[in-house]
Amino acid sequence: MSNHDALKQYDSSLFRTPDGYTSDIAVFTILSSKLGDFKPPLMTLMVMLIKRSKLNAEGLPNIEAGKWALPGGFVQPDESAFEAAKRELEEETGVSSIHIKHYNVYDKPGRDPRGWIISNAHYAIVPEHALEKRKANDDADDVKLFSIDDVLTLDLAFDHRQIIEDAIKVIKHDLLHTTIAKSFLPDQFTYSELQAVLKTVTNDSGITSDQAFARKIKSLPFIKEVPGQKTQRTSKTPTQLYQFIDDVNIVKPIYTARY
Amino acid sequence: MSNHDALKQYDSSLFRTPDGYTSDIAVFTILSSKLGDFKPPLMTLMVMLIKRSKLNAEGLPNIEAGKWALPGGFVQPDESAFEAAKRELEEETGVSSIHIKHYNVYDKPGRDPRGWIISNAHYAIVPEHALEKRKANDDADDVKLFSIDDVLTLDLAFDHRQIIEDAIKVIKHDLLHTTIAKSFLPDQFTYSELQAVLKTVTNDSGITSDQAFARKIKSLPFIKEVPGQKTQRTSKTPTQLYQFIDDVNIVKPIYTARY
DNA sequence: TCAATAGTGTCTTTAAGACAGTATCCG
DNA sequence: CGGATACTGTCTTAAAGACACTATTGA
Repeated sequence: MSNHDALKQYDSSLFRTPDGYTSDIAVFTILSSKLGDFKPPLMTLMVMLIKRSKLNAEGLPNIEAGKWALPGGFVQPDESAFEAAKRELEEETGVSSIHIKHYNVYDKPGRDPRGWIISNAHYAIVPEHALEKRKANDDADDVKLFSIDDVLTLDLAFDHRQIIEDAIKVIKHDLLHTTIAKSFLPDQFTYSELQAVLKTVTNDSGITSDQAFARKIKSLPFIKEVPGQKTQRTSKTPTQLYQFIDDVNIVKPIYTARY
Repeated sequence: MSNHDALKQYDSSLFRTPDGYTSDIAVFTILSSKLGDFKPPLMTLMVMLIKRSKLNAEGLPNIEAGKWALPGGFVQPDESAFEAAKRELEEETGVSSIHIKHYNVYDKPGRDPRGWIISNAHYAIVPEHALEKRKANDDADDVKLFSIDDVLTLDLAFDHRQIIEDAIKVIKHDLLHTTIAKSFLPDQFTYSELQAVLKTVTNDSGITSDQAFARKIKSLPFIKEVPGQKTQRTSKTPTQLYQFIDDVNIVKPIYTARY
């Protein structure tokens, strides 16, 4: 019997099927408080949430109205959750080609009072300026940035507290163990700008010590000096600019690392 | 308007919903070819696949019949995909309390000819002896172990080639960057046994060199010597046994590691 | 000249890497 | 006592960590 015949026999009504498949996105940005001319920035890692509106797009009462939640929405049958995340983020911020990554799935029975709804969770990194145009839409009364400390004190919709906690854990890890820090920085950056990004998630003395980090950055295999390029945006002293090298991402096995 | 009223208004038929939600599991084990008494083992990393049967449990023609596929099945509405993976693995192998981890979701439109079916993929590690009792069931004609090299030469069902490739990439990474190697080993093990596990996925000289690795294991913060415990199962010389220390899992940031 | 940022000089300590050598035991 | 596995001794080299010091510039 052919595959085609088998297909004709298949009847999905034999199974109970999910009531929905959503793509949620934890959108991270770093707010860079300019402390003045010739100063390195003070950086704070922020996550963007929406406030769910009283009525939905159809004018019907909305579920979990008034609570803060991750942006996201139902995945369409002709797209993947990743594509849905990309689409929604572009609608929201106007930015495409940014870092988006799946990090977990949330499917615990009862997690959504509307039924059996599976959430595919992503995190995204967008530059600060892209969020200036952020806007409330049909589903949201408000859109706001919260620091990763403040966000967990809010009244959050569904199981979004768990989803956000996990996102924060993942981005903290990825910032220190991959080169995604580059998504928060201009193409060319000073050692103190990279350091400011990393200091949003770590107190490691090898990173927080200026001398140590200024030395270390020269020997990192995935970062190179841009010869002759200097800037004065962080200090009066003209300062060397660096760049991430693409496709170099060495992580030492824990069995050969130094401790 | 209350949350309860909002819920009454909600009608999931407004959306097209998925036709199914499955949990698939890449089951890994290490075949340990005993080369003889007083020898360290030769280890090979294997993945378990099933051969899809001609007819399904209801006696109807099965989809993708005759092809090799990952074990798995439809998630029930009262369980999470992780629980489904656990349940199916216990049905199949009789083993509970083993390492299972979600690593990706597969939801590309058209990936399953039966409709819009979302696969939540996990990998699992089971000890070799647990797979002795492996058996074909209603859905499977055969169950077999393949080396991670051989497996990609097979005719695989659905998009399982991609899912298996990803699983192999993830387990290779996790073996070197987390302490999951412990799932392949007895509680107490010699340096050469741990080395044999790691050699299934790396050629790093710090791991393949006997002297280097025998020295290094003493200074790893997540492994401790078991004082006075020796074995002769790998050599005539009584050999020191080691243990993983729980809850120690240091990974150095790439910005402070040595290169 | 001061204050602030960006470095460099240099010493100590630690560990990686290479290579040779020793230890233990069974058959 | 031969062969195989499990180590240890020792030298060289590289880099981390700490601390003091210099360099550059605008106000």
